[in-house]
Amino acid sequence: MPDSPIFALLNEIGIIEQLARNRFERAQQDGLRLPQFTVLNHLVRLGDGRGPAQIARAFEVGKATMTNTLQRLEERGFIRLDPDPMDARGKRVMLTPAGRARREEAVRRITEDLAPVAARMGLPPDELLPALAALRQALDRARDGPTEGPATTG
Amino acid sequence: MPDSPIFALLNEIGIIEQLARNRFERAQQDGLRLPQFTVLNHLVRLGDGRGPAQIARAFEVGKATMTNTLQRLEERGFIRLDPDPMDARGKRVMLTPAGRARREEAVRRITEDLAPVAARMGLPPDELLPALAALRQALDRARDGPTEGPATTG
DNA sequence: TGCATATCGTTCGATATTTAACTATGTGGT
DNA sequence: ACCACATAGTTAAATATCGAACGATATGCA
Repeated sequence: MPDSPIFALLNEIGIIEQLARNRFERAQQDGLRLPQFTVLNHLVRLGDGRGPAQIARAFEVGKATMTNTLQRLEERGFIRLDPDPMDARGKRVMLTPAGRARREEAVRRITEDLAPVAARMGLPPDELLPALAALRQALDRARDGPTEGPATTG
Repeated sequence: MPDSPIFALLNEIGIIEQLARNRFERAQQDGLRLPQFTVLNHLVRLGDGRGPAQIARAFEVGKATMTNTLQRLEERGFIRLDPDPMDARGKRVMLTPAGRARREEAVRRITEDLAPVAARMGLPPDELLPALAALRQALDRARDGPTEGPATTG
């Protein structure tokens, strides 16, 4: 296919990402999108109270992207955006009980949906994960730009 | 509670896809987007003359998405959309010399850009690729619902 | 021949993303 | 205190994606 192994690898990853994204969004019932879920997941796992900019950096997306996603989550009642008492230009992203519950529901649904996929796959993902983490870190370190607190989604 | 391995795996893949996409698009100079390139790459590797619907199926995207991408490529002069003489409702996607040249240029740029990444990565991608292909096929077969069925392929 | 159905490609509206420009506020150097 | 710069968040335009609906054409079946 492509002209180098790393190229082929990223090609495959791109296809898988697309299939997995479609699967996730079809497994939900109310139009909860993957970006919305990943933010919800982040808040549950690492705690709320952070600002949009900090969350944006954690996901390596722009502030504008996070503004958009947070607006969707707020419309759905899954988060609140409180003013930051320490910084008049900042906000604090607070998870609501509904948001926490929706995250649990989403995890339940996608895990159930992925069970047959995991069964069909010959290899245990445990062996793949470290290798992919190495690739991610290689991409991360080789990127030009501010190197501030890269984090996984959860 | 820890995430399921398949969940964690797809999580990692999502992050890598985003980093790789950003890298590709920053490595280009004229705003050539990843979807535009992948179609160009497809046409070079498998030949032109196919219809938009067939290409859309190959990439597992909707027809509307392909209409959009092909319009961008046509505006840039990288493809032509000829009427299909065999089917009055169809079109044939034809690669132009400029499109072929642009694909070669893109491959050159991204390969160059990825060289240090491949060097930083400890593992040879050759070992990862079959495992990822297996995952992709598992997702692919389970696409139309979690139907139980033996994977009769090799 | 005729009609139901399937496919082809397009348009439309919603969500997501990026870069750029903008406002408001905080920080630091002089 | 003041001013230059940095940071927080928003807005706007461009591209990508999806699902749904649409008109046009093909195909299957009676």
